[in-house]
Amino acid sequence: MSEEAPRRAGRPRRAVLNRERIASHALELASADGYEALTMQRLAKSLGVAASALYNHVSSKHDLLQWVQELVMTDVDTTVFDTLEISEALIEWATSYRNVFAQHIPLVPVIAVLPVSDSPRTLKMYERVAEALRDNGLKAEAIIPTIVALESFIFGSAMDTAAPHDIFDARDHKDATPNFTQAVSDQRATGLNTSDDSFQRGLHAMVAGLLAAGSK
Amino acid sequence: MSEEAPRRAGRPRRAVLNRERIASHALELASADGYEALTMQRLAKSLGVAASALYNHVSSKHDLLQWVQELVMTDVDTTVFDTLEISEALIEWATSYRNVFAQHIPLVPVIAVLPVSDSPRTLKMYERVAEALRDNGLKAEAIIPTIVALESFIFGSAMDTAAPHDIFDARDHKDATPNFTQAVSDQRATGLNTSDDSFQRGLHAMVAGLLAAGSK
DNA sequence: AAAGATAAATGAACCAAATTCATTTTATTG
DNA sequence: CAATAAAATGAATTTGGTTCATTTATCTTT
Repeated sequence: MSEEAPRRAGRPRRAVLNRERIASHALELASADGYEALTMQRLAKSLGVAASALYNHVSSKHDLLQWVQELVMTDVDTTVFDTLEISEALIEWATSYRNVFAQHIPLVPVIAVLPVSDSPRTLKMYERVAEALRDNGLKAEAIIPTIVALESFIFGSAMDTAAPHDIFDARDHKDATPNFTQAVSDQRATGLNTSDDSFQRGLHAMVAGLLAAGSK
Repeated sequence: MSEEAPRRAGRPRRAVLNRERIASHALELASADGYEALTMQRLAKSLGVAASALYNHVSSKHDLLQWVQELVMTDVDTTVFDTLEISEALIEWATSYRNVFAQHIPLVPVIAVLPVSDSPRTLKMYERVAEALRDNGLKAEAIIPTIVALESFIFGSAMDTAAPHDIFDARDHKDATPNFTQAVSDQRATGLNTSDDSFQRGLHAMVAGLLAAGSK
């Protein structure tokens, strides 16, 4: 309804852009139309502004993606550490974390190398997990490696959800790969989604092992 | 030394390009100068050809990256399954796999969703791992999820090696994150590289747990 | 209260990189 | 031998991120 009175050049009376608005529009765009739709042009259009205006607020697209990841991170459930026993809590937290970023795969390479100081919410999450691990008797030096190992698995598993369902179809090569082919067929027979099945098996294994190995 | 007699337009007497040459030059370029240097232009130049000529052989850059990943995959050591006991073999294989792709991080998102039928060598590797797992009494339906879970961890861990060393420096936020800050300091004190430490802890935990859970 | 600095827009360019297209020459095939 | 396909060139296209000169408004300073 509201017509976009085509703004003329020059600073407007009231600022059109700010970090919150840019970040949330970016997230909305990516969520609705996918990350390939998240271009500076389209984002600018959705904000009713020229693309160059964005650069008064964000220094690069990579920076923008960091803002988006910060928003997305709020969807990860850390309340489980308040109520569940540690291994259950880790499993629920990790599952939530993986499912959230399975919807935001292009952010994974961004987060994976993002300094925590650039992402207060991520930092807060780490603090909660570290606290829970410490409270449950994990050796001090085991806490960070435990978190990093779980996160690596989470990120890898999030990416795995993007694989096509028939990723394991060996086609012509079936003769040369009997064991593999049989294994694929046997997993199929369970009716479980391969990514989900793999994630849950790996997660339970890792959580149990990490807690056992890291305990005082 | 050899001067590039500037080729004139038209099909040359002897073909200049083929898959092998393109792929190996691409790998060489990426290995020597990094993946940001692997552009179609630079690759073409290194092959003594115009960029457009590449498209007579490869349909897209993404396809090219698949060729490169196929080459890189040969560096992953699967001979360990011939000599080592299964859990040791898995650990050595996974470590080799992770270390190889830590040098080729931009390939990780490519492989993670690549159908195995497009990558014979990857398929062959899977066959070897599947065989070893089967021979060691893993339940049929557990074989693929075991491989996928390990691979997800491997890919995530490979990406993690790209993180800056000070990724966990909380800076201003130290007050708000006492447990985390302490944990970072305690891990530092071990003198171990965080990525390596995390990978090895996670790997041992996961291998032990997956083998135990999947055994008949 | 005017001047100068800073902030926040526009629109036109710039740049890099992938990709396509018309054209040329040579090889292969019926 | 003619027709078709293959393999090059070089110019052009496209897409996206980013920069720059300019304009207008606000904020700070004297």
